[in-house]
Amino acid sequence: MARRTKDDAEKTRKAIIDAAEQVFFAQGVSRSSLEQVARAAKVTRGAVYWHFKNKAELCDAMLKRIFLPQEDMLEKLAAESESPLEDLRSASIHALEMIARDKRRRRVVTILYLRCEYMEEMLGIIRRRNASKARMLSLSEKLFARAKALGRLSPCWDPRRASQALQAMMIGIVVNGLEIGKKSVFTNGASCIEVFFNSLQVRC
Amino acid sequence: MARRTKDDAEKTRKAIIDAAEQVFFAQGVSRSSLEQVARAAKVTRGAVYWHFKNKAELCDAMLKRIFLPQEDMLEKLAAESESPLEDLRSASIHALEMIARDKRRRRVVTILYLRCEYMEEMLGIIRRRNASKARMLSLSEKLFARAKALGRLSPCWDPRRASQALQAMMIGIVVNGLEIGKKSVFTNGASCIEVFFNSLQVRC
DNA sequence: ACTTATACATTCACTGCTGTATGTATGTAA
DNA sequence: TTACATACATACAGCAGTGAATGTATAAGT
Repeated sequence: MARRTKDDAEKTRKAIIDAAEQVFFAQGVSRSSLEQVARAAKVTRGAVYWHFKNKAELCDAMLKRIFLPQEDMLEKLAAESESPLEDLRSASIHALEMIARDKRRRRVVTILYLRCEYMEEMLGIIRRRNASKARMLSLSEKLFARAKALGRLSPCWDPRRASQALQAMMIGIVVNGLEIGKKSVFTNGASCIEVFFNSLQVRC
Repeated sequence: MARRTKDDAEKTRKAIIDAAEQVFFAQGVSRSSLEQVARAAKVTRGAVYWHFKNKAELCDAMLKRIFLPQEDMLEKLAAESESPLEDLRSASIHALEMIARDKRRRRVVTILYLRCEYMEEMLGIIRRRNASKARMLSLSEKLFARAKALGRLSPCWDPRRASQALQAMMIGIVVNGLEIGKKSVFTNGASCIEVFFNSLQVRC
């Protein structure tokens, strides 16, 4: 075959990334060769190297297609909410539902967490993750502080601890869900988050 | 050099595993060659292949030397406790302290979580992790049920949700701490666990 | 209609790593 | 003291994977 239209090229690019998702998920990133990815995408390594400089760049492209859980939450949240706890709760639940529902997202985040080794090549992704984690942490702290000001937060919890606890629970639910590999873990996790937020609202 | 005494051989073996920890941590497992490990241990690949069949077996040996966080907790817990919440709390805190304190454990668990790709070769380790996670989950559920029976558990929480929430928080704290790479995250996490257990004790 | 850039496929040279085979000096048991 | 096993070091073969170079057919621009 030879040159295709721009649309075709874009389809090829997509096919390569799709194939990379499958192969990386099945075998791990470093154990997968670009030859395997190419075969899965029904092209040759030539096409892969045309679209991507190397495996790291392909990885990058794959990760850029999805939202990380924290980014999901940030999308849904505004700092000046009038119902901060409710907003945080629904954003958390929503983020879990997103992963539970979207197979691609689950695959890619699984690759990110369990099927690749974070090294310098992955620096961009690490930064992105850390940045969204940090932003989410400070935003949720603000929202918990607002809840406290509104008298809605149990005196047990100060905003900082609450935001850290929420982040830990979310990360734990996601990682655990990916390790177990069953959607039910996310559902259970969502219930935990519900109860957690209930317990945040009452005095102790 | 030539043959050493058994003690010397054991020291060599230790040195190789120590070196593997350093190299794997610094570069990731699959990017590290056994040549690099050997150099770091000041031996040749010959020695490495004498003591270990291949990289996977070396990895296995490295992981067998440490306790996983869940195993730490299981060590400290008995199902027939008279103060189940207090026991769970202190076991959780203890597990976090163990990782915060022990550099080796932190390194190895970091390798396990962030510097290696779980594939078939790692099946033994995966099984071990899943087993201890499952045992820990069911044990903590029993303990929460006991707390409930003793009237110590807030009506917000049922034993199952509480045990899932605790497990999620613990995993999240550990993973987050390893990702951030600062001991303070574990300390903060311990505070979160404290507050979490406080909030478990009161009615809502 | 002609040219040029594009979107690949094919080929090749090079490298790094693995696993194994072989060498060797020493501990140890008889 | 011999004889063998042990604990390595050294040497070698082979492959798998990368990246670049080259080939090529077609789309797009003029």
